[in-house]
Amino acid sequence: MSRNTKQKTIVLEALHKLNHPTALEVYEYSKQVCPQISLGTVYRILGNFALDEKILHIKIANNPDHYDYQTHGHYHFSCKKCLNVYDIDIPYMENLNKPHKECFIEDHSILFNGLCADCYQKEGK
Amino acid sequence: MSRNTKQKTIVLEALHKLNHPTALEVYEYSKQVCPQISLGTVYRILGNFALDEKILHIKIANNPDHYDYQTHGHYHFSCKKCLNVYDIDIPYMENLNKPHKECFIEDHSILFNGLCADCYQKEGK
DNA sequence: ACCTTATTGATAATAATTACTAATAAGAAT
DNA sequence: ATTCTTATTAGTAATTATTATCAATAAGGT
Repeated sequence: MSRNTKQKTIVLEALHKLNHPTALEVYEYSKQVCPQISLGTVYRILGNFALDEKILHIKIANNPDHYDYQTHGHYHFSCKKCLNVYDIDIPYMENLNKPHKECFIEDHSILFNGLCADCYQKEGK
Repeated sequence: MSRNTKQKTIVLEALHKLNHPTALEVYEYSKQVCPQISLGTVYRILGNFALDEKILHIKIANNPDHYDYQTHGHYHFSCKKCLNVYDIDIPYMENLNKPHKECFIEDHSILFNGLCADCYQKEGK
């Protein structure tokens, strides 16, 4: 059976404290509390949590993978400048998951692209 | 100015002949016509075409990047078993791109997940 | 045919992630 | 509490996907 370790606890804490962090960001955060933690451990824990659907694994073009402690249906926005990921509050469209032609749809994800407010401002324009 | 090469031609042909291929699939196809072509060349050509928005670069979780010669707004389905990518004919929702709170949305992509008909059948259930 | 330089092939380098393995430590059994 | 079993970890090596480097090649204008 699964065991509770301080590594798992701190990784979960990182996901709550940070905003859709990457594995590396989780690692940096975790090291502050648990200096001996290794990046491989972070990847393994994140991978297992995602398998168990305890967390969400977000994959984005030109951006390392991000993770989210929120697993319920919601969509994301990714800033093409700073590469941060944010929740976007557009209601989940359950109806999009209805069976479709040849495909047996189980789920869908929507990723919005553009500039976040900060980067838009810095961009000058 | 840009030059026409047989490598560019064959890569574009691969995109039309194959169904949302990966860079490696484009490479395998291209080698049959142009045996000396290198994988780096394929990546470079695909990358440049994508930059020029001549083709679409599709990134999917647990799946190498795929490419599409169709660039107009449409959505994709990815089979979690065979990892193939298909167009899905749900109309593009232009209205989702309207400005949203703090984010300056330029575009969005929807990726549907599930099993394709073939894999669903093989799965037995 | 010549010249300029965009493009290529080959290879090395990098980034992100996964696999391996001996050592460690949860937590159940004694 | 101590022992025992084995899930988990740290550290490292390996792998996968992709990008960068650079001398050699070849478009295509002159």
